[in-house]
Amino acid sequence: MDYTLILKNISKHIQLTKLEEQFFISLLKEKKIKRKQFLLHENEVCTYSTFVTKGCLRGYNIDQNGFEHILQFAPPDWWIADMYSVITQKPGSLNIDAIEDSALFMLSRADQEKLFIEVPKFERFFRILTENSLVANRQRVLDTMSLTAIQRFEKFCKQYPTLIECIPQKQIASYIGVTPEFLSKVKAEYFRNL
Amino acid sequence: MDYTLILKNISKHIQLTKLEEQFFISLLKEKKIKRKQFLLHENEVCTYSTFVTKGCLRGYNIDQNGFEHILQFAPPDWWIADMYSVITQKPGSLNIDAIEDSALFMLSRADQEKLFIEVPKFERFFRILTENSLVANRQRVLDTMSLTAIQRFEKFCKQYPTLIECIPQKQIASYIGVTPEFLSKVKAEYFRNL
DNA sequence: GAAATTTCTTAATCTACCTTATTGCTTTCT
DNA sequence: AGAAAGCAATAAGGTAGATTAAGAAATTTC
Repeated sequence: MDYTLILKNISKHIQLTKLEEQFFISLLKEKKIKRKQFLLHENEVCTYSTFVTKGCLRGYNIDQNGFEHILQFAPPDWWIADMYSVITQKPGSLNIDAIEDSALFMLSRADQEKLFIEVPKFERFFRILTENSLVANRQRVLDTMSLTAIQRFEKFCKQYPTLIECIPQKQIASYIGVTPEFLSKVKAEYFRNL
Repeated sequence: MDYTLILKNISKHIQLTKLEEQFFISLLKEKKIKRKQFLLHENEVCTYSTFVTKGCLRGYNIDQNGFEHILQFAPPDWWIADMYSVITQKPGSLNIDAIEDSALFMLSRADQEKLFIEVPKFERFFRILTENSLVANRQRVLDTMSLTAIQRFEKFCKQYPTLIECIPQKQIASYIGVTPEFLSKVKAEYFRNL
């Protein structure tokens, strides 16, 4: 098992002793899932925080008209969970599935609480992770209010250059909040005017 | 000075000893500001987290066309800050001003770090605060993607019944992401069809 | 308490984006 | 390899919401 990526991810914000590393690793469950397989269905309670080491996941909601809205992509080195459900331990509305065959580490809520008690530094780690996530989400709220579809598309391409190569364009459309038809149209206009 | 509200706010998530309470209180700076006064201008570094005890603040961005987009209202019992700027200690783009004459407690980033070291429980407190804020923000992203203007308006009224009485309708429009003219129109249609 | 400013409403015109449908292309399944 | 499914592009017609403008109501200011 290769723990280098996840340990590097953690060392971005806190420094662990060898012993603490060992303890942390002992709490992780490894999992591999195939493309299109689900990690979490809506109406389930989300009991795990998941770290991606290979492949790519997506988290999305389905609205009352049956349309998907992607809230998050999780390529390698990213964490994903239904935060609402994790916090409240109530059934959530997020679906998480795999865009590609993926390799994951999973940390249960119970083990995470254990971790907070044994190694309080992790309290800090997840606080910082959540803060960064909040900042990104606020910016996304702002972008949907102040940018046009094509501007959001450009921004997405700059922000996630590795993603545009592995995910279908209709899912980018779903993330930036437009129909695939419209994205295709404005993209064509955009490149015509270059 | 009345610390009951802020102490009650904190006791929602962590339990403090009398001594810890005293230490926390010693770090707070009290501030009163008048309606329309600014607490933070864009391009400034935000060095304080602010807790509102009276009145109401608002946090908003101004886009390239000069339009305001309100990201957050902060009535009594709420915290507000430019999280991006606080984390990075770089100039942010958020403006914070007072909708009404307001009373505040301010906690500097430096004192907050001190607090984390002296009373690690606060690490947990602010993690939980940030988690809740993240959940709310994700829901907002989803709402702007899947609900119509009138549905977002209805939801806002249900969610913040105390706010609708003290803030002008055009600011609600700015928060839910439509022009005041359009909100006025759909509201009229809505009540006509009841 | 009158003047000035801000806010709300209504209405006409305009546009960004949606819906539905068709076609060709690529990927996946058996 | 062939069938089936998924994906991208294009186009015509439709709708939610923006823009502009102007008058009425409410609030603030002096």
